This record gives sequence, structure tokens and C-alpha cells, in this order.
Amino acid sequence: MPSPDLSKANRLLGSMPRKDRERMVDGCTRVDLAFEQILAEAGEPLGHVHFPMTGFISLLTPMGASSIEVALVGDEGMFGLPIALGVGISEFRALVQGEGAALRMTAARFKSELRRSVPLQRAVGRYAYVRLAQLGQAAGCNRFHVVEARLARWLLMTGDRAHSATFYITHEFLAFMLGVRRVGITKAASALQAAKLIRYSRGHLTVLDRPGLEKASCACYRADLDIYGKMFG
Amino acid sequence: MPSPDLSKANRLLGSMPRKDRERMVDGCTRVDLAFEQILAEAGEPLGHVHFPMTGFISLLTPMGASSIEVALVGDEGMFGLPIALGVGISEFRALVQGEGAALRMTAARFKSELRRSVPLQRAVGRYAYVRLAQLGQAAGCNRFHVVEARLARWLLMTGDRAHSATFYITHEFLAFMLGVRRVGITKAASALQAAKLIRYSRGHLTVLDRPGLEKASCACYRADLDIYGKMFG
DNA sequence: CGGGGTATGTACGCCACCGAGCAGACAGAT
DNA sequence: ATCTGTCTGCTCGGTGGCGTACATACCCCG
Repeated sequence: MPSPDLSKANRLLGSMPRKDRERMVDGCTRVDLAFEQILAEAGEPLGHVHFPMTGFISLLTPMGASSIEVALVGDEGMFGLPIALGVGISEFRALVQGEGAALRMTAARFKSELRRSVPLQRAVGRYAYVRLAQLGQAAGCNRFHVVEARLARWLLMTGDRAHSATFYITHEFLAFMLGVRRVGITKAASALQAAKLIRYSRGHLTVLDRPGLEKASCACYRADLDIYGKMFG
Repeated sequence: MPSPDLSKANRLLGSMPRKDRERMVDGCTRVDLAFEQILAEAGEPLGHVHFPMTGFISLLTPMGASSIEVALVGDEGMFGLPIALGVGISEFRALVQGEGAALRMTAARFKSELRRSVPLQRAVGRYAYVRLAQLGQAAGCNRFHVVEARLARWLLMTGDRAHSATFYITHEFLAFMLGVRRVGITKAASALQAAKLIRYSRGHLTVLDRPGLEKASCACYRADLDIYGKMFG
């Protein structure tokens, strides 16, 4: 039986009235997300929805041989929107990017909760809206912004969801997420380190100067926060 | 009073059972979309949903000074998803890209129809899913694919929605949509023309060889069609 | 304490696209 | 028939990213 504060460990659930969110927590199982675990492949049926708490999940679009991250889901959101849309298939590949806890609910139970709870409908609808807007933002970001700015943005987004200024992440992995060469990351990360915005060594990365990193990032970071804030602020 | 075949002129409505789709058409006004008309600015409240029939609409993400097209809405879809999500605000700038007819319904009426009609809920949910998937695709496409392939894709998508192999479109406008320099379009379009895939002159563009153009385009065109087909095929 | 795997740094030539500016070519209006 | 605005084509130097290959540095494990 989950302790009551679990219902606030995910902000999407936390935005709902106490009664509704406690019903949700009651229907969920607490699970641990393991680093690099794959929650779903693109085109695969979804058996559950996940509400990350301390863990977080990357959503990737497969592009032929390679792929690229198009969204990041942490305690501010949920994974499994298609179920709410009446389509039980994941549109993206879902890869656990930060290990940690999440709440999990079966698709069937989620659908029934959704029918019953208007606040849940509202929260999920708003979150779907945020995702649409953020995907559009990502599409533009990928077109216009240089690797260094995109990297800075990614570090900020990840730091938010890791609830920590330090996390484990290699250049290789970053390259994979941003859809660039590893060397491109090395160059960009060196620049950020030289500017004393971050420090890293063999996968251990620390954000030293958050405001500075925000300046080095593209405005997309702020835009994403703003749209979320408008919906859930 | 709209003639009955109006209800099939938009494929999203056309996917619904006769009774539901006729109710929808009854609640709609037939409107003409004028070329370059702006249906909504990003962040602006949405008073209506639109179901394009012969016209079609570009959705653009503003990126500082410039902007980029992230979705195209024609008779296969609808504009106004946020209303269905319980958020009456457009996440994108909506610009009429091909003049023609559409069905329009007030937001209030649409919400009430949505409450009453399960088939409408299904159709809208599936379409929202398609949009999520296609936005992800666009994000990857913008990152990985060269202008020529993206141009070919865009021409195919537009041709589908214009229901014609010929349409009016200048290099300048294309550059604006794809987020590149006009010269970049000139170069790519010249190449496609030299390969006898298209012909153009002062804005009058004709697709000569559709299969050839598909080969010249990135796989994203096919991927977008496939995802739609899976939902509405 | 030495070896092997992993993480990071550097170098090379190449190409797509950028920003800016200018030249020609065609169409519609007066 | 000429003029004017629009549409298209071309050039320049510059840069950000690519693919590849190789070099170092650090950590852990035996």
C-alpha cells in the first residue's frame, strides 16, 4: 500500500484533486525503472501507462539505422498517452534514461479510471497538449540550432528530471540522443566545460552553473517550460 | 443545408458511421479558406475546429525570427485538436496553404458533440495519435535529411492534400516552410526538375513523375502515410 | 601492479547549407 | 510596348557537421 505522498511524487498526478489522485495511486504498482530498460518499441502494443517519479524515460523516433530523441518523460508527465487516445500502440521507442521509481497502471484500469475521473481527463488532455507543442518545438530545434545549444538544453532538461545536478551520461549516449556524432558532443561538451558551465569525467557529469547553461542553450528549453507552466502552473 | 456527400469530403469525418458524421456536418458551417489566411496564431484561443475538404492548412512553430512547418492538415485531418484536449489554445500558427473549402464548427458545439459521440471520440483520438507520431517523424526528418529529399516529401504531401498534380507555390514560400534559404530550394528544385520529376515556372508547379518523386523523397513520406493508414485504413 | 575495456580528445578531408548580393527572365499592368 | 514587380538562377567565402581513424587517459579487475 503506497504512502500518501506518492501521489505527489508525479506532478501530473499531483495536479489532480486529492481524491482522484489517491484513486490513481491505489490502482498503480510501484516499479523500478532500470537504466537502459526498454519499456516499448515503436509500433508495439502498450500494456501499461507509467507515471515516473524519480526515474525518467526517453522517447525516440527510429530513423532508418539511427534514431533521435523527440521527448523526455519524467515526474512532470506520463508515458502511455496513446492509451488515453484509444490507441494501444506506442508511437515511439521508450528507453529508460534515468533509473528510478515509477507508478505503473494497466491499460485497462487506466481507461476505466479515465472514464470515471474528469480531473484525470483534464490532466491527461493538458499533458497531451504539452507533448504536441513540445514535439513541434523539437522539430524546429533540430532544424535550426547548433549542437552546443542543443546539448545545453538537453542537460537542463535531464537535470530537471533527475532532480540532481549530477548524473551518469557518456558522450556516446548523448550523441545517440541528439542524433549527432560522438565527436560532435566531445567538442560541444568541451566548450561548455571550458566555460565552467559543466564538469564531467568518464560519464559523471555535473552542472556547475545552471543560469550560465541556460544562456548557452537555445530558447527551446525555456519555451518547453513555459508551455508546461501554462498548463499546470 | 449541406448535401450528404459533404460528410465524406473530409476523411476524418468520413471514417465515422453515417449517423454521427451527418450530425457533425449539420453542426458545421461550410467556409472558404483563402490562400495565406491565418486561422490562428500560436498561443491564441481557438474559437473553432476546421475540417478541411479541398483546402489545406500548414501548422508552423515560431522559432524566434523565423518559423518552420511541423504539420500539414488537409482533408485527412482536422485543425483544432487542442479543443478536444480541453485546451482552447492553438499550439501552432495555422496558415492556409491551399485555398479551398472546409467545414467549421464552434468550439462549444464540438465539445458537446465529442461528449455525445463515441465514434467522434475514436476518430479524434486516433487523429491525435497520428499527429503525435508525425510530429516525431518531422523532428527526425529535420535533423537527418537533406533539403532535396525534404522538398520531394513536401511536394508529395501537398499534392495529396491539393488533390492535384499542379499547384501554386514559389521557391520563396517553400524556403519558408522548410526553414531553409530560398537558394537552397532553387538548387533542390532544379535537381528534381532536371530529373524530370517536376516542372515549374513562376510558381506553377507540376508533379510529373510521382513514383520517381517518392524515390527522391525521404522515407518519412511513406512513414507518415503508413501511420495514418494503420489508424484509418 | 599490470592489463583490458571504456571514455574522451584530436586530426583529416568532405559536403550541405548559410548569408549576402547580384543578374536575368518572365508576367501583368499602364 | 515599356515598365515594374516577382520569380528564379548563380556566385562568393564561411561554418557546422559528417565519416573515419587514431591517440590518450582513466577505471576496474584480476
